[in-house]
Amino acid sequence: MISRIKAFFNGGASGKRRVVTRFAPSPTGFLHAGNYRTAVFSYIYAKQHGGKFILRIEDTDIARSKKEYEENIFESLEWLKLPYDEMYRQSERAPIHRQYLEKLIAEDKAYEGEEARNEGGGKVIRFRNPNKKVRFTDLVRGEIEFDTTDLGDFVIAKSLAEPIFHFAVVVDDYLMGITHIVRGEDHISNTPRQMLIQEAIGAPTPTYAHLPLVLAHDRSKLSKRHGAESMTYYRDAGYLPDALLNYMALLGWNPGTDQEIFDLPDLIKAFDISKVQKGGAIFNEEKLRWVNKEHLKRLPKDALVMNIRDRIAKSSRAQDIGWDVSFETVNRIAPVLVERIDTYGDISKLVESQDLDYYFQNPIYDALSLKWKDDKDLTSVKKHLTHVKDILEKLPSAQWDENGIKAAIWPYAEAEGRGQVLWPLRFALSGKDRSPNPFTLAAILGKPSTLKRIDTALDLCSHAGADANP
RNA sequence: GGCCCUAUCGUCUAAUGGUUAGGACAGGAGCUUUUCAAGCUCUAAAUCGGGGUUCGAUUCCCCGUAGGGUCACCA
Repeated sequence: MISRIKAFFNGGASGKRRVVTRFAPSPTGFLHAGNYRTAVFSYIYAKQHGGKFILRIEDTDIARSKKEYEENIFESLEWLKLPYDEMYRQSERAPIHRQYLEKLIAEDKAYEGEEARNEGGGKVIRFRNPNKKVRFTDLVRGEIEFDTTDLGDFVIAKSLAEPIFHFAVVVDDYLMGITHIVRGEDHISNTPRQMLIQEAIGAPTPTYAHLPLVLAHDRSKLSKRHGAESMTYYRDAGYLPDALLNYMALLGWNPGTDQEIFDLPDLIKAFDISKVQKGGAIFNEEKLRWVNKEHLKRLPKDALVMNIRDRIAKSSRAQDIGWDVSFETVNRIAPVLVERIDTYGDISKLVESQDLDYYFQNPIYDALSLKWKDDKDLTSVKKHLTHVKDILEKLPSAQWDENGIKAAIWPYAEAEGRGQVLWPLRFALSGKDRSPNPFTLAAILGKPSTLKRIDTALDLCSHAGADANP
């Protein structure tokens, strides 16, 4: 029976074995950057060797495993575009584990211990430790040796039906034909006892690659309880999956060149597990933001516009006021927006701080804000706006773009003082102390709106002038 | 505490016996057609300590020190 199962999973006994890696998270918490980085390296290693990548949900601890966490793992991997070739749920494999358990007991390599440590628990199954030295060559760390004597006869199952981690992992890795185990450094001290079990069930020892840990700011291990956000958090914060992939690949590895921006095919080509760092690395969101912006800049325009449009349209401000967030409008403002954001989440911030209002509605402001620096009154504002309006009215529609508008106004602004002319114009269009330049704004707004906003400013000036008697 | 792992700017890292110890993010200064943003230029910032080996150590060895991981009927 056991050999039949084995043959099925291995595809028979052939010489060269195809590389098979696995990602084996336990559904006891959401998927975070530490888990994800392991998955990425494991996936890339498999794919660059033409191999297979398996997802195995390690849910043998029924008390702590939660369906919602399992969902979170699937959801995250899907968003991150990390496809697995096969998926298993460890809890569903208990009958298989039982056979190996029985076999070990029959061979006296394991035994039912009489004493239970916790109250209420029955007998447990312990491994008969041969007490020897084990050695393995880790792909990132080199030779590692352990003396297993201090492990004692460790527990491998609570009962025949309930194997625990070490045992289930070894049996599953064996049956699934895992050739390379890429996992976190926190598993390094689990390796010797798993190697002992491998030997007992007649399984070959796979090649190990223990990755350095992803660290929180205090240099301790990143975990769901300490310093880590879920990967879905980054999705909701408006990060690009490709940026996460890129950034995480750079945490603990580098190509040895100055290249920092990669896509998946690049990584599969360039990645070299032997160049993986040995020390842990702190997860730095600032750098992630930068990587994200670089990816944002490389995005196809339509995809970018669509995503930005969604962000704006679903904001409460856009909905409350009833902005018309059309593809055409967003298409025009996307270039200026992308310069001002690192993530799509920043769009939401811009909306909330009302820095996008002027693209969708007429600005409201105080007339005196139109004044440039220490101008005494609005006389020069009126003069310049009137003149600029005149220039723009005469500008043919065909030339109504950023360069055309600038070319038309620039000589006048040069002659009269740039700030004197440009500040009132920009303010008339945006109603904000800070905004893109007036040429860009006018181009985005279009001729009718631009002229209308200048008229409004001029009106405001007249009224303010009347009120402003000393 | 036992066992194991690690150690270059604040952070991510390059340089494996010979470099002015390089790059990136973040920081500072400046430039660029009004503000903001972007961009560009410049700048500050590191080999944990002590012994060896060597003509010469970031690099090799040893000892410290520091940090981390792990020591479950969790994974």
